[in-house]
Amino acid sequence: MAYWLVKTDPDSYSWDNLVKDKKVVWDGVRNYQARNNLMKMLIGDEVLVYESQSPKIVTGITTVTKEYFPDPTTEDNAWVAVELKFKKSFKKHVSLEDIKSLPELGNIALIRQSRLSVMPLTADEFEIICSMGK
DNA sequence: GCCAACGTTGGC
DNA sequence: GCCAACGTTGGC
Repeated sequence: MAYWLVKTDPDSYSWDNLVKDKKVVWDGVRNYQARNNLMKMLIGDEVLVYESQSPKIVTGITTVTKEYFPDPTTEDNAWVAVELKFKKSFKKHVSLEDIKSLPELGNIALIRQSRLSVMPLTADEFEIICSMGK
């Protein structure tokens, strides 16, 4: 079981949308590094969702329900999508500030590589963020 | 709204 | 194949 974090721009697709939809095809990724991460996701992996803009927060947890397939939003088969299912909303959203304040999380790509939209987390990093979010 | 960081494109 | 120019992302 692996752990991931994906970023979304709430103007285009927000956590609230996902809570209503229950499932979403995570498409539109146009960055090779991010795509390579999508391709490594396996069914059952847990994926945190982060909203950029303001406020910048991790909102909850999803699980992978479909492994990668061609991105339906483009004919270019270089790009792939996965399907994610709602699992849980955090009682307390975890802000970027909270994450930055913890030395244990100083290495995650969210901080080191702010433009990457799909990134791996270690089990420890995942657990720390979940324990802050409850 | 600005700008730094980064990825991509295209001329050489 | 290098690198300058450009576009985009995302934090502030």
